[in-house]
Order: sequence, then structure tokens, then C-alpha cells
Amino acid sequence: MSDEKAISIESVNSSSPRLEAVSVLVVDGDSACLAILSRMLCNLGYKAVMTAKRAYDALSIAQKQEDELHLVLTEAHLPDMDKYELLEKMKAVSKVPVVIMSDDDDENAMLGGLFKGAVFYFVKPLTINSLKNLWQFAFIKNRNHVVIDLTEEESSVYGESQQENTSNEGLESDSFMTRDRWLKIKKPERTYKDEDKENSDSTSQRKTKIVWTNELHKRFLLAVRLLGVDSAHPKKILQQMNVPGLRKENVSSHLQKYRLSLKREQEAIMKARARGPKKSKFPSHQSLSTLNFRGGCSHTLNRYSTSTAYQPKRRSHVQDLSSHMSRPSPAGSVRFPSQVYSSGHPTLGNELSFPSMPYHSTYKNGQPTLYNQLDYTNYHKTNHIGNRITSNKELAGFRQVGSFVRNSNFDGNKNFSTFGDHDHSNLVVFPIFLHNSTQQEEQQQQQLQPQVLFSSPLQMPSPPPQTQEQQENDILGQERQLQPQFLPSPPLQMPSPSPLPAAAEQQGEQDDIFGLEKQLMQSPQWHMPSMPSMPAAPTAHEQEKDDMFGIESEETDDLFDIAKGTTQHINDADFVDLW
DNA sequence: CCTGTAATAT
DNA sequence: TATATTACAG
Repeated sequence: MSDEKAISIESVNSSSPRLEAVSVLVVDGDSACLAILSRMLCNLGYKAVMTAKRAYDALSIAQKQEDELHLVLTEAHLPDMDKYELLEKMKAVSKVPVVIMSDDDDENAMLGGLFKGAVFYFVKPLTINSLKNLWQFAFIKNRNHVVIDLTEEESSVYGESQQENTSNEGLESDSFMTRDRWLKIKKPERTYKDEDKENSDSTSQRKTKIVWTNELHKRFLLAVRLLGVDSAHPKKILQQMNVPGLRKENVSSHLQKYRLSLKREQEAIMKARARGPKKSKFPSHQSLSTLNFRGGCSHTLNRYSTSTAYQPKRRSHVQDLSSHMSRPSPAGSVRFPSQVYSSGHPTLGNELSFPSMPYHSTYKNGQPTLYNQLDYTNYHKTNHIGNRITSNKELAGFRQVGSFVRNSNFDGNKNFSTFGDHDHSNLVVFPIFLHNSTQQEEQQQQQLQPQVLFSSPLQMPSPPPQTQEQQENDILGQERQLQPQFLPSPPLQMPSPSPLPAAAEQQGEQDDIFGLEKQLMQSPQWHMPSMPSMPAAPTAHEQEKDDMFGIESEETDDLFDIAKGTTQHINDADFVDLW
């Protein structure tokens, strides 16, 4: 392995064979620079060097040559587009990695560029070595990364060891970043061995933990439904969900849990029904939820906990579900107390009514079952710094069911704050930005690329606390505005018109569901870049915590996580355009 | 290789 | 607790 490494390093110094396979598009408004750069690149042996003086040219080239183009090297300031605008538009057109070069060595500028999707930011003047090594970025293309490990000093602030997240890719001084990144960026190929040596973390480090917010869960459910049971496998689901940063393992894990919850519900229902049809119906939301969460019946369901171990047939539930899942619309829609964010997000209340389970009536043995109607009472919300997480009943229930069953000694009065994760280690909260752009930019984008707003997850370096704050103010400021999902009017990015009127929640969801499905189909890539940290400011909105308690403590936890940069969260904001 | 499941780790 | 990871069986 060390051989391997030696070789790659060497190849960087001399002309690399890989370099010869890489074609580059150089974009610079300055003809002279353009000429020089392209000349240099040519001389270095790059496979092909194209040039563009204007951003639009670059875009069209990228679009036409998507397969042929491996890398874009662009000046930050182009005559026909604003700073970084090309980056964003480029994302819509091609996945080609973009490297920025600029005179501006301001950290904020750099971060901004990276945050907008650049894979690297060169501060001019570029050296010949830089160009020689440039090819490496071409290999980033298919990297389905996200990752961001933020880290460092922060943890020490909290007295935690940082051995874990040493692999920060991020925020470092230019030179440091350059070197470090280059080492990392190299194709994983078979160099993992030596990585092992350098940063033991990178290999074995636990992946960032995502938080299954209700939104994400809904996304998940939609995906499952859209796919139909037969193909509702992790991979497909993942694909369908289209949430950058979400990994198959996440989905698998969630799916596993989801199924478990379904199964248990089924069993619970069956049990109940067998017991006494009279009161065991669970037709109303409360009954079951209460049951579950209040722990009233813990004993009742208790047995399932043990059964988990070895149940002859598990497939069965899954199969069962299938029938449900494939059923498009519920008979009697579940009526959740229209839950509206105090934030004033009108449609979210509606979303919540999305059945998490198989739909309402199912025929089992010829008998309609209504178990699907159950709702979960444990409505609660969590505030994370800047991101509000609202658990919907389903999700909560979904979660709760599992936990409930597991805990035989369930305390009826206990608060179940399912979202608070007290594990400070590696929790990741993905804030979801609207495409990493301001609303205005967003609109511009829409005009140009109404439907395809593709953007890839960005790596967000995490600077030390104080600095970070400042930087954020400048760089992330824009995004932050989007954070609170109090967007006045959901910027719909898809053709599909009419955002669901708030009134919708009063009609059956069926229509909505379909509508949503459609929208979902066309759209959406989610954006969940990881965020270094969120100022507490947005949190100010003490929206409605009318539901659950135990929020405060969670907040605190999240603060820690976020401060450490290890928390990612999925923000509701991105749902705006979906619902 | 991909799934689903269970067990276990964090 | 919730989620991740791993091992293993199909």
C-alpha cells in the first residue's frame, strides 16, 4: 500500500497518466489568462482543454459535453454572471466538478465558493504545480459524498477528544487545505490502507448519523409508496427519495425499523381485536396512541417485545404491508389535528396527515381493519438551532411503537422525546437549504432552469467557533435566511402549480397525496449540506412547543452537537416546495 | 452484488 | 433512544 501511495504522489510530481485522461474547461473572462491557462494545461498534457470566456458558454459546453468534460476551472468573476452564479447553474447542467480560481483570498469568499458547490478554490496566482495536480479533482465527480466532518477545536472546547473527526476536509488555510485535500481526494481506490495510518478515523469512523425528521420520514414513506412494495428496497428508496447525503444504510436501517413498527402495530391490533372487538378497535386515533404512549397497555404489548427474537414468519408483515402500500388512497382520511407550525407554514399541517402506515382499511381475512387510522398522540416538536424539527404523529408513533414495545417497563408518564439524541458523538443534522441560494438567486435559477435544480451536497468546512460565527454571518447568511421555513411563499421550483392551499388539510388527503406524489416525482433533489453551526438566533421563535416537553434539553444537546459541528439535520424548509 | 434480519455498537 | 454497523443468510 505504501507503494501505492508513493506511486500516486510521484505521479503528481511528474506527468500523470491520469492527467492525460482528463479534459478541462477553462473559464475566464480575461482572454489573456484564458490563453495562458489553456496553453499551460495543454502543455501539461491534459487530454483536452476547452475554453470559454463567458459563463454561458461554459454552461453550454458543459451541457453538450457532459460526458467528455471532466473538470471545469473557472475564474470567480465572470463578465456575464455574478460571482458563483456559474457554479449554481453548472450544477443544474452537469455534475462536472468545478474548481474556482480567484484573487480573492478572503476566507469568506473561499467558503462561499465551496459552499456553492466548488470542489476547490484556488487563490491566484496558480502555480504550475497546481495545474499539474488539477486532474485529481476530476475524480470527484461521482463521489457521492456529503460528509462533512467538521470538527476540531470545537470539541476541545467541550473537552471532548477529537480523535474522531479528524478527517475534516475543510476549513483550513489555503495551503493546508490544498495539501490535505489532495491527499484525501485521491481516489479511494486501494489506498485505504495507508489512510488507515494517517487518519485512522477516515476508515473506521462511524458515519454521520442522520435524524429522521418527520419530513424525511415522509419522504421515505412517499418513496415507499411510489415504488410499491415490490421494489421498495433500500436502494430504490434511496434513489426515489433523492436526498443528498442520505445513504443506503440509512434507508436500510430506517426501513428495518419501519417494518418493525408496522409489524408490531399489526400484532397489536390483532391482539386487541381478538381480545374484545368492543373496545379493542383502535379506530380512533387516541386509543392506540394513548395506549402506546401512555403506556397504559404496556403489559398488553409487552409480549411482543420478546417475540421479536424469533418469529417464524416475518415476511408476513412485510407482505401485508405491501397490500397496504400499494393502495393509493385511504378510505377515511385520518384527521390529524391540523398541525400547523406556528411558524406559519401552512402546508405542513397537512403533511402530517400523511399516513405512515398502510392505509386505513385493509382487508384481513375479509374483515376490514382500521388500524391504520391510529394516530399517535405524542405530537411533539423539537427545536434545533435554527432548524425546527417537527415530528409528525406518524413518525413519532412509528418510533414510539418500537420503543414502547421494547421497554416493558415503560413509564406511562414519561415524556418521550424521540428526537433528542443525547449522543453527542456523531449526530448529524442536515440543514436543508434551498439549493444553497438566496431566494433571489433561486428565482433567477428558476427562470433559467425551471425544473432542474440539481445541486450537489457541499462540503462545509467547519471553522473554529468564533471565527465561524463571523464567517457564517457573511457566507451563510443567505442560506440562513432560508432556514426558517417561514418562507413567505414557497418557491416552487417545479412546474407543478398551486402550492397546496392550507385548506387542503380539510379535504381528504387523497388528492393531495397524489398531487404530491407527482411533484415528488419530478423534483427534487434535496439539499442537505451540512452546516457548521447555527447561531441561536433563529431559534428565537419559540414556536409551538405546545406539544411536548423535553424539548429544552434536546436543544441543549443539539447545541452541543452543532457547536461541535457534528450534527446535521434535515430542515423542513426544503419541503416547502414539495407540499 | 443486493436484500432482510438480528445483534450489537455508539 | 435512535441510528449505525456488522454479520450472515438468501
